[in-house]
Amino acid sequence: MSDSAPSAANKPRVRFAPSPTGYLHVGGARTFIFNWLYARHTGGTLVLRLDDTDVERNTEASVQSIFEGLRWLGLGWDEEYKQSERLALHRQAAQDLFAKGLAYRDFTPAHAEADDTSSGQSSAQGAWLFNPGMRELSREESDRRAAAGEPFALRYRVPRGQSRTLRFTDSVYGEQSKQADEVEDFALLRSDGMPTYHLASCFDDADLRISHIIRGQDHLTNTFKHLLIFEGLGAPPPQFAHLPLLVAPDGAKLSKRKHGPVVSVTTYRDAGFLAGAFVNFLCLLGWSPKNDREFLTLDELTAAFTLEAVNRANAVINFTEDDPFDPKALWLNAEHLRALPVEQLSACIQPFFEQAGLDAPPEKLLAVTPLIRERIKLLRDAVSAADFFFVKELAPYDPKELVPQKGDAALARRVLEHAQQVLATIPFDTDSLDETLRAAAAQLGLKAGQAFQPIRVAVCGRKNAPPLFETMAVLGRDVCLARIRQALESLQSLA
RNA sequence: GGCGCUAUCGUCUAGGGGUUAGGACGUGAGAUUCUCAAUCUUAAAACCCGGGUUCAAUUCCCGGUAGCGCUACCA
Repeated sequence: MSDSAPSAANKPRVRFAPSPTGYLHVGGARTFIFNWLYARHTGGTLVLRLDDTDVERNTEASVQSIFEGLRWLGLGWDEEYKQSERLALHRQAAQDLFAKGLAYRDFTPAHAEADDTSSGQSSAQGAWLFNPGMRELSREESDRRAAAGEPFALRYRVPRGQSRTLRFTDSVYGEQSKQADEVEDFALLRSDGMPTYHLASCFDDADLRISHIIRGQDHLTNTFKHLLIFEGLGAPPPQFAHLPLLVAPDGAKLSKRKHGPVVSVTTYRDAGFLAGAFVNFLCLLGWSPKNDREFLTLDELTAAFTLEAVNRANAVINFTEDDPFDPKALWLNAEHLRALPVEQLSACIQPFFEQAGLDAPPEKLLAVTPLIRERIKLLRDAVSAADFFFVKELAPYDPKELVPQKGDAALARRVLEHAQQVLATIPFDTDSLDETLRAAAAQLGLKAGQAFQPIRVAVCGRKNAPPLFETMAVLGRDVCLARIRQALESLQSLA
């Protein structure tokens, strides 16, 4: 077997392992995307694993929300697992560690002395390392107390007093090391017998033959504990790659509680982000193709992505109370919107009209789409940009809008009356409208801009709208004339 | 407190011992235009501080500071 032959055995296996304690947020989404990109770039496998060992905080709603967010991204994954279904495996692993003497029972009651620094062994005067007496408990006494039904947590017996240094090379952060003496005796099993994240995660990573762990930098220092677990399990540790964190403008780590729905993936979806644009935006946070390109398709991202190009500093998502979306995300979305074929864009917009309660027939929406595609940043913007195409009655507007800057109501009236006349007979296509209305303006001795404003407002119900002739062509003669008639009526009130 | 990580325009970033420190978003100005957009041009805007190494440091090293993370029977 030559080593150039691609075999499944040496292809990377990566995993995304969210815990269902809340909705999928942007940080989690980026971790998922980077894992996906790495898997696709290398021809590897992406595992989705629900790390649901915290029974207290898990909710079914979170599970649904995570899948909802992931499905929207549209990237997919190759294998799927649930830690809660692997409980027996985790307990056995804990038992094995205990049997090997690598773990011990800690009978200290849970939450006993969280803030009492005088109890518990400390390094120098630093952090808590383990509860006194428990590490040294004899096997006999430990067994006796356990048999008597006394609750206990199972802790890893971190090697101490050996001046041992724990080391690993992170694909992003480089050489990492820490003294084993500084690592606390972390829990493997809770007193209710449930495995902790550390144990379940490491066991599953080993068992599922994960080759690369790509996750948030908040786990960087946990990795030393994980190294110990892999060692105890007799499994070679995978390659680690930690990602810089996504933070709020105030520098704080994004939190569902503090920042609310602005960090939820579904918020982006509901506002009308294209999944591809969202992915593109997230990739640019903490990673760069290093060639000044920012607009990238999924294929381009896949081709360009490497862990070496991930940077180390946290990235701020620039949202505010007024605007939940980073301006760059908005810009990128607008770019992706414009890159879409009209048919596709039109189809993407459709649901937003339905949601707004507007009847937008697909053929008509298809005709409208090119008129608004350069005027919207979010899909939902299409509704406010184009609603007047689909309403029967224009929303009431201030008749003063009909009057151009350098003009009066009389001028507006003249323009509209003249338009009414000429529009009655000409063919209603863009070119004819263009020709006719420009001629009309000239005839009235007006500049185009001056002459078109009353018509635009009459027809669209607002000053800012898509190009006039195209708009009128889509609306059709009857609607245009009816709206001009109404405008003339409302002009009365100004006299 | 202890341990760890990080530090380039407002934000995302490129770069790297000698550069006019580059790009993008956003912001200002102008052009174009039937309005608004889009587009084009253009302007303002950054190497955290202090030491060291060096002919030369924003870049390398050390220290400081700041921010973040971990320090749970959360993940």
